[in-house]
Formats: sequence, C-alpha cells, structure tokens
Amino acid sequence: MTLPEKTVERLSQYRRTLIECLAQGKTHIYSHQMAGLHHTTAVQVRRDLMLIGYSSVNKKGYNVRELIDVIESIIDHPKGLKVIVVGMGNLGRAITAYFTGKRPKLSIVATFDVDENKVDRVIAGVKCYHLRNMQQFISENDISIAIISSPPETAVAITEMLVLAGIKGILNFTTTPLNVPHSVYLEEYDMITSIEKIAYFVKGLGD
Amino acid sequence: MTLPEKTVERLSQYRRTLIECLAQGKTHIYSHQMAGLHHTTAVQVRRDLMLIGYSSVNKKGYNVRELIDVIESIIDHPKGLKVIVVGMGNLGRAITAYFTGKRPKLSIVATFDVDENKVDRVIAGVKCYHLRNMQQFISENDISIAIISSPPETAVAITEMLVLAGIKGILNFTTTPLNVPHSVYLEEYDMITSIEKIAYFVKGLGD
DNA sequence: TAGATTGTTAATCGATTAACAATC
DNA sequence: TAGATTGTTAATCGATTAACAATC
Repeated sequence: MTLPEKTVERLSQYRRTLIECLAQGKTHIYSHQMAGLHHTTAVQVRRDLMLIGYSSVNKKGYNVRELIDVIESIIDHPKGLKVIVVGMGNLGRAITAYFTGKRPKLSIVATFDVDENKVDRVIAGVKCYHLRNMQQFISENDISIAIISSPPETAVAITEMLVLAGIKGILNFTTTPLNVPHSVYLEEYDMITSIEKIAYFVKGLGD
Repeated sequence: MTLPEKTVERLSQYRRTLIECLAQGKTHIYSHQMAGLHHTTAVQVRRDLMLIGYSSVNKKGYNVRELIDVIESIIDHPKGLKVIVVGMGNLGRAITAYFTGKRPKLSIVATFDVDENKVDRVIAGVKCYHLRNMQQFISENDISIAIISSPPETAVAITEMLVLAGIKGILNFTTTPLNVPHSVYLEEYDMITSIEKIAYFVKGLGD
C-alpha cells in the first residue's frame, strides 16, 4: 500500500507537532486542534489517520505518543537512511546545519564539494569530501539519498554520477530540471519559481 | 482570470528555459521539446499556453522571444515588486545571493537580522538592517514580499510584524506553520518534510 | 440523554491526460 | 498529399470536502 504524496507530507508535519505536544506534556490531541496548527481541516486530519489505520481509543482525541509511533512506523525506514549533501555553498551549509540531529532515522553522513578550502574539513558539523570520491563513498557506505545544492550548471553531471553510484532518492535545489530513471525518486524545489508564483498571486489579491 | 497554481509554476520554469534557448540562438521551440526539458508532456505545455492565450503562428513551434514576452506580461508585475529577506543565517544568505540579479522585475532590496555583526553591513550583495526597523522599512519602501529564513521559533512573531506592516506575500522557509489573513498570499517550503517524503517513497521503490 | 468527536462513504473540485479535428 | 504539430474538448485521475452514522 502506498500513501498519497500529500498525506505523507502532512504526516511528516503532524509528527513534528506531536513531538512538540509531547514536550509540553499534552497526552491527547483532537483532530480539530491538529488541523488548526497546520493549514488543513479536521476532516483531512482524520482521513489521513484513517489511511494509516490509526484510530483513537475512545473518541476523546488521539494519543500523542501512540500516534508518533504509528507515523514513525509508516514513514521512517526501520534501520534509518543515510543522506549526503552535494555542494557546500551557503545553501549546502544551511541544509546540513538545519537538518543535523533533527531526525534520528535520517542522517547526513557526508558532504561533497570541489573547493579545496572545504575538502577534508568539518563544515556545519559534517565532514566534507572531494567530489571525485563521491561515487565510491556512496556504494561503500550504502547512501540512499542525495541533496544537490551545487551551482545549477553542475547539476546534470552530478546527477549522472549519483544515479550510476546507485542512489535511491534525490532532492534537487538547483534550478536545472533533472531527468532520472524510474528507479530513483526525484523531488525538486525551485526557489525562483516559488517567489515568482507569490508575485503572480499577490497581484491577484486585489490591491 | 486567475491561472491554476501549477500552470503558474510551469510558466516560470518555461520562461527560464526559453531565455536559455534565446541565448543559444534558437528562435522556435516545439511543445514536445519544451516538455522534454521539464517533467511534463507536450499536451501539458500546449494546454498551459492555451490558458495564457498564446498560439504559434504557423504550427511550426513557438516563437521563443514572443513567448518570453507573453509569459512576462502574465506573471511579472509591470512596475516590479520589492522583496526582503528576514534572517541572514546560511539560508538567508543563500537565498539572497542566489536570487539577486536573476529576475529584473523582482528584487531583494533589503535584509533583516538581529545580530549586530550583520546589521548595517552588506551581505550577499544586499544591505542588512536591524529587525526593529523592518516594519517602518516595509511601509516606507512599498515592500510586497518577505522571505522568512529565521530560526523557527521566531517565525510567528516576525509574521505578525510583516502582516501589520502590510506585506502582500510571504515565503516561509522555517518549519513553523504560519497563519495569515486572506489578504496575504502565503507559500511554505519545509525542507524536513521534503526529505522525509523522499525517504518514504524510496522505501516503496522495490529494493 | 445531548453534545462533541470520530471514521468512512459519496460527491465535488482541480489538474492531467486521452482523443481528435484543424492546420501547416 | 502525408506526416508532424497544434489547439481544444471530453474523460480520467487524484485529492479534498460534504454528509452522516457510530461512538463516547
């Protein structure tokens, strides 16, 4: 069974809210409370939880701790997955620093760059290696996911290396659209498009 | 008439491809070529162009220059819009440096932080001001869009300031979900969710 | 019981794709 | 003409929302 993309995204966000709730000592949360904390409705929340087969014990809200565990069993890989970051400019450093320690089952284990000032140093808490060692590193260390934060013109060549080395998933932050085989899951985020989209819809908001 | 969100996103991306084509001296492009350069189909491309009312002159591909102009007339604001970045850590610097000069009709005119080491200096090509001057700056300089790249726990307070100061659109890069009035267009990008989503779908890809 | 909440099916909405006539 | 391409409607697919019975 595969969950809808949007449901997976929301589950990831619900989980963070739930962890927050737990820290505040809340043991239960209603669907309408959860909905209020995200941009969604109580029905949506209940439907998402229905899809993962979780139900409240006594219709008095969802058990925070239980729900965290259920979401974990659905979206986390039991043994954890290893991630690398390719390109340690400002964006690569931001991602690495931001992500490190956030998710126990998903860790950035190495970063790569071609700049000799970065290679062999620890940056944002993670060791940086030269790009030429990347393919070997991926196969030897069973890396599943790569985040590309390199200059756009290098993205195609890097992707080719990643695919050959057997990477399973790619998150592409460059503005270059990539093509990968079906065996690789690709997600792209394009900052420029995001901002242009806002500019378009801002126009439409009256004013 | 308002275009679908997804169409606006693709138009933004088509435009960049078209500008690239122009630089390479190509005068026309077929819908299937455009589709091949993005993750879409020729039908999708033609449908998007239908929605903006552009058609090829003689069924021999679209005129690159004309199409750039038409897309510009649809998604750009005629006078341009001003953007600020709030939070100049690694992510704020990455966004600012990456974006500056990319889109003539959309420019980052100031950045804000609370760190005295950053305030009053030019960072990533743009002057950084203290957060306490932000609201005044927004109203005095007719700022339309704010990008939030501050620590997550500050996001709610910053958003409140932005909304009060009359911002029109917000791009939120923090993991804190925000709530804004209907008069403000909000777009959120959550890196952690992106990576968790990849982790989930990587599992499903056999292996 | 009455009110609030949940779980689930059916209806709706939005976006993509199939089908095809028209044009070069 | 034949083949390729475009422009557009209708059908399909996926996701959200409405409706409502069941439960506490």
